[in-house]
Amino acid sequence: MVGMTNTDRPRRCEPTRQAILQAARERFACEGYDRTTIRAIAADANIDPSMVMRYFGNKEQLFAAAAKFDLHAPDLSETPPEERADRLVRHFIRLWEGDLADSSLQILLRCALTNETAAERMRLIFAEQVIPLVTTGIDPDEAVERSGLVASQMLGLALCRYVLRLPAVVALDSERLATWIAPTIRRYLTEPRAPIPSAREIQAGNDFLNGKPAN
Amino acid sequence: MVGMTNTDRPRRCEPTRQAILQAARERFACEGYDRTTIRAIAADANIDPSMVMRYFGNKEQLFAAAAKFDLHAPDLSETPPEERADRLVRHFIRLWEGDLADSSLQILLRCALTNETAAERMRLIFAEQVIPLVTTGIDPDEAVERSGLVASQMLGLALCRYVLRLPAVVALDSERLATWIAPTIRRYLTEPRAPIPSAREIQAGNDFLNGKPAN
DNA sequence: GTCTATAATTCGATAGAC
DNA sequence: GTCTATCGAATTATAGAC
Repeated sequence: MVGMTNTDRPRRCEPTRQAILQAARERFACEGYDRTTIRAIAADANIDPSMVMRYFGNKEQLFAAAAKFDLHAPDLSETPPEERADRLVRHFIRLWEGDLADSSLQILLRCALTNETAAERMRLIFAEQVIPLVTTGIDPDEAVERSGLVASQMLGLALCRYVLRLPAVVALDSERLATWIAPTIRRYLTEPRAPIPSAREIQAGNDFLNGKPAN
Repeated sequence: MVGMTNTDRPRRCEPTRQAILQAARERFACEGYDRTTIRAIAADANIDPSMVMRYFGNKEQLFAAAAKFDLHAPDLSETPPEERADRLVRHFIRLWEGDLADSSLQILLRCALTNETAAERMRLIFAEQVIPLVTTGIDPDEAVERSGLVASQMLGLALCRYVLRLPAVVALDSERLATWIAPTIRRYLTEPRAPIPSAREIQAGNDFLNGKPAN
């Protein structure tokens, strides 16, 4: 065809590429990085293992491609402050088990503990997506501290419910879960910060940590 | 010697055994199960890899021996109810970074995501040590639900601070951390449970999860 | 583009000398 | 009790035929 060159086509091999990616995501999500083999991915995608190498170079690059993640952070600037925590919690649950759910978060969380690429990406997501999201309407100087607290509760929930699958945490229905968690997040977002502890209080805390009885 | 038989001695090989165990603990704690090799453990312990096999049979049994864990759960029955959450949080922080700290918790948390033995042990610890601990002074019917919530915050904190090492969570000193987290735990322990959601509320929750706008 | 064959490592586990 | 030597299996990655 006139004007139809090879460089025009939008990658005819795209379906194969997507099949590999989807198989890789499922494997990485439920088996972690190390136990996932290129052979198994290829078998799932019904292709030859060498094709995976051809498309993605090596296992690490395949993982990097499979672990893309978007929080789909909602814009909270129009949300009344007293509702922000609730929206945040429900948005997060929706990311895991609602219509926005895919295996991306599962991949990151399960692999971040044994793969440095995943851990680094987790920190990047925290810095680029979580902190800006939480910052809406609060003092930027406090945003990092508050974001960290929010992350500790949110990721802990994800860990217990979706990865470790602790029966006690799995048993709660999502509505009840949101009702429990939202006030925690609200406090982390809005509660005035405690004053910087005095030297004496810090000492008392260290003493406790080291098993010394209080006076 | 008279009366001195072979069966009397308390295992002369105990030092070697302990050296292997300590090396294994460090490796499992910071590299996870799969990436830890028996060869590396043996090198750390300055012995031959085959000795590891001789002492512990195989890698899985070595892991089981290295992942023993005791929460050292305090007795809260004498503690006034309003102080229990605070004691719980401080005890937990002490387990990670105080005088009670060792690598046991780090091993469990890092390996539980990719090794079924570790995951199962985590659930066992939750059932045998966390739930009884939290049950002190609260309705046993509610203990499981409340324990799950407590675990979600405690393990989330551990995940972000000690394993993922999110800078925002690492930056907080332990006293300040306890001040932030304790009220959350107190609420999970004592706040009256929400009523069972009505069918309409559950429907509204599901709609939200699936992206339908509220009316 | 796809597949076969295989190189190059690495690891868990075993056998046996000392 | 300790070490040498090695097996057998699995893995990533590459080279090259079709």
